[in-house]
Amino acid sequence: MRTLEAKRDEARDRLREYNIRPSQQRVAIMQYLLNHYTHPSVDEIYDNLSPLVPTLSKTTVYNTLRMFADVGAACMVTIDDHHVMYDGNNHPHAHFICRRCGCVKDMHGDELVPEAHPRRMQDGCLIDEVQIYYKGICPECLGNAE
Amino acid sequence: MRTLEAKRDEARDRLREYNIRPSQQRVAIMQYLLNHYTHPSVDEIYDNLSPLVPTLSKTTVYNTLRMFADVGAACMVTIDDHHVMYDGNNHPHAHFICRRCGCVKDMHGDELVPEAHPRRMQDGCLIDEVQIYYKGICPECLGNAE
DNA sequence: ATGGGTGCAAAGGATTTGCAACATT
DNA sequence: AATGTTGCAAATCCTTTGCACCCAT
Repeated sequence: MRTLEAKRDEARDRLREYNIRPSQQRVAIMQYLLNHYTHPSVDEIYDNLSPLVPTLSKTTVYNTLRMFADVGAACMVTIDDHHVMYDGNNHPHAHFICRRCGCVKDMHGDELVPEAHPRRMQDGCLIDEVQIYYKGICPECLGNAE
Repeated sequence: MRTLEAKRDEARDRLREYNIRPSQQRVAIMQYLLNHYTHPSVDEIYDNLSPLVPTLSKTTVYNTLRMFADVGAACMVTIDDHHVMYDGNNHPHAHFICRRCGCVKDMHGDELVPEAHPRRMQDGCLIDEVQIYYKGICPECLGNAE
């Protein structure tokens, strides 16, 4: 997508909000996350950004995304055990993965998210992030059923 | 733990329930899961079972656990992006991981589990498994806070 | 004998680390 | 200069695969 610029200010704001210095690479990566709420993997981000940020290395993408997730600027999604994905959508929401085709989708419907307000105590734990994963068969694969 | 025998019948029953042939290795692995609701990793299971089932290979542990998860006889837990864990507890419940020490705990409280009854439709998807992950700081690490 | 199950070794991938070069203040 | 960032290459580590052997039916 060429509309990388669309969210530049938003990306800078997000970084600022989490006290992350807005280097060229970090802004580009955050922009990508904000432009693509599609749970991209490191490879996908690297492949798409590499032409636009020629010096970008995959190491930086790895390290930057991990750092984003550590500080809460993005979410690490581990619903697919084969590769980690990242989500720039900070608001609690559920993810679905299809056992057949492996696609990952956002799920809607408020009852999906308990009272999923991060930042609360539960069983003595201080919770700051909630992830809800559903597994099953997606509509497309259901259609192609035997 | 030497009480591996404790759950042998339960393990056999669980395998039978999912139409899995009860080979020696499979029963041992399922027994381990039922005796240890501690989200063990492949390594942990292999290390503990290896002395008791001398011929056991790590490959078999990997393949068997994946198969268990595929058919629903056990749950694959991917809350820790570094290694997959398995849970013999089939009932929907939430997991918590501490960002500081990495420990993983079960969370209790029914409001945590939405109406987490697998086997239902949602957004056109057929859902057969629910995983809820919380991230934050565990009580122990809160105690040792700076 | 036949089909499934196992285990070894090798392959494959994903992610992290060490370290020197670079940028920014 | 000093500090924080980046990128390359190498190292790790986890997991899967290929294939021959074994077991039970």
